[in-house]
Amino acid sequence: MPEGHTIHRLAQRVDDAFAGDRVTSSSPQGRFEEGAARIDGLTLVSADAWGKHLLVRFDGLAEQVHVHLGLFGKFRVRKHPEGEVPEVTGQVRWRLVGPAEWPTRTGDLRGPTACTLLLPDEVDTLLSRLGPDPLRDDADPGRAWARIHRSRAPIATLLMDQSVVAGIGNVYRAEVLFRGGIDPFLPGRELPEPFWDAMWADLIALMREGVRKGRIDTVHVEHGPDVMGRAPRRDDHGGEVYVYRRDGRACYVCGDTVRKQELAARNLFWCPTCQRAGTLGR
DNA sequence: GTAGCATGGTAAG
DNA sequence: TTACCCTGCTACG
Repeated sequence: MPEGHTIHRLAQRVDDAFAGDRVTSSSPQGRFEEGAARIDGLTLVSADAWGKHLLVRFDGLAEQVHVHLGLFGKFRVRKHPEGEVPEVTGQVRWRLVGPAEWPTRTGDLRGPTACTLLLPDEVDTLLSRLGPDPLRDDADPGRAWARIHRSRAPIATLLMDQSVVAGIGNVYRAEVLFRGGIDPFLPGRELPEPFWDAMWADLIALMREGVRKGRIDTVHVEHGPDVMGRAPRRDDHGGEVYVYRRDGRACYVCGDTVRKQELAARNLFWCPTCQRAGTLGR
């Protein structure tokens, strides 16, 4: 389930499990053999998340490991009884094993889009392509606003563009637009700035909750004070999202049918009644 | 069993 | 815009 919250949670887990420890590093599947071998025996310094990208540093190595999970990737960090390391099952691109003392930790990376070593300038290039990440304290939402403010592209397209905002995926996009009552097709340049400010604040709240819980639940996250002036009612339907993949079913708030449409090769979900351009600023 | 789809992104055309 | 890469789940037969 890799949107930004997954990667931030993962960075924390990798940090907790391995930071400061000498690790064994291998590529059982073979496609990261050379890189894994260079890391083998080094001390893991830290793991950091930038949007959907994970960067891992090792002591004495200029390069950082760059991991991107893509749509299917998984990075499982586990604890085992002292000295016990489970056999590799299936395709594991990169395996990390911590010291033998209890509990022995392992990390298994499967199916990533990217797992490579990046030189410092390559890391700079990667990070320079990313917009502000709502989960990072150093993020500047003004950078995203500058892009949105002068774009004719639909706000729904802009939110998925990692160079505008880093870390948002299809679920958070649909949900934050719903919670803001914003028509997904509204051109970025027509979005009033206070709405962007409120949307950014809501993204921080939603994604922090995602990191805490390890899953996306947008229904049970409190709206900020007067978020865009039209916070939807909380519902007691037990659902965890308002519109994502709920097409054809009744909107929890107004009862209208949730819709789905392909936009830039991704499915977009929204409620045509709760999210109308004409209701902006209501 | 297996087709189809998915919370992502890139490269080619 | 399309093809493609990666895995795992569901729906359907």
